[in-house]
Amino acid sequence: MNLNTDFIKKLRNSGLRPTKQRLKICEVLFDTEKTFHFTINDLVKIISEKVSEKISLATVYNTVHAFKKKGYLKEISINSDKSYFDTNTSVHHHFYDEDTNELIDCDENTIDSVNVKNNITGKKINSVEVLIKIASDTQNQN
Amino acid sequence: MNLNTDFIKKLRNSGLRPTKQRLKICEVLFDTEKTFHFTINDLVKIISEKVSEKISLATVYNTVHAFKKKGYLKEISINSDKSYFDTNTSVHHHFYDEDTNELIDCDENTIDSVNVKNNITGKKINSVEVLIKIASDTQNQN
DNA sequence: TTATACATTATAATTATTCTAAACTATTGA
DNA sequence: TCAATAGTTTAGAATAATTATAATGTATAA
Repeated sequence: MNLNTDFIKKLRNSGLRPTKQRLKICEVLFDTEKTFHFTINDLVKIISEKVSEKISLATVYNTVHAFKKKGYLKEISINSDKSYFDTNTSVHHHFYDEDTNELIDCDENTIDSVNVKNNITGKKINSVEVLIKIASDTQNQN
Repeated sequence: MNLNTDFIKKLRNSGLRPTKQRLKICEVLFDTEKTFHFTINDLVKIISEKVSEKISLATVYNTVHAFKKKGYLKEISINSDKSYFDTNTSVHHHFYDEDTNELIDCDENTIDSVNVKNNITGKKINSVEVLIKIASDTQNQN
């Protein structure tokens, strides 16, 4: 099966036409064996390195947000000043390294499933995620 | 005991002189029986309502950040576009209502303590917090 | 293949936050 | 008590991230 076909399917599914620029964005986002975390700025930088072509910020924002809306990407907020996206869209937990501002996926056996014993009435639970803030052992935390 | 004395202590502790403006900010932040969540914008609005005096944004930002640094306030990031602060500085979990963008504290018996079974080597855990995203039961989630 | 609806892009607008520098005030110590 | 000083407040400028705009370009359906 062709990766390109998959990219086109993802785009169509997100209500987007498969254009040259969007396919390039897909290449970077989905043509990796590993999932990864990025900010829009990271992504623009990666694109301009991998692909010898400049894609405008607006296009990257639009495409990423369409994918997010459709569930092909996930947004993670940790820092007020940066917005991270995650190509791993499953419900999962994270380590956040306060020294390096790095976001790291927990593997499945880091945390047992979290049991929420009561909920706000009239509401349903969409997700339950844990954030573990870590820092270097030798230096003191802020 | 005088509340004002407590405010002055908090300010001094945070390396700030107790000025008129800062004491007003303290009144709003710490002179409530309940803890609460706010954005800087909320806070400025509350101040201008409660206190018949306008305090500049810069002062509010500076003071809030000094308190955060000292641990009298806690920052919580959920939305990339807003930065929430919490006057409840203990490690605790939250509901986040995706319909209303409201942040709600979990009470202690909502979630059993989360056991982190492995950690990144050379790092120590600073906090483990759970975020439960909820939405109206009748309508579909985005 | 052509009309049309959607895309891309550079740039402008917006928003949250931080910086700046001039006017002001709490504090210290004479 | 009262200046000198060190820290504060403030409006407005600067910055940074994101979103909107509008002119030009391109994929698609008939």
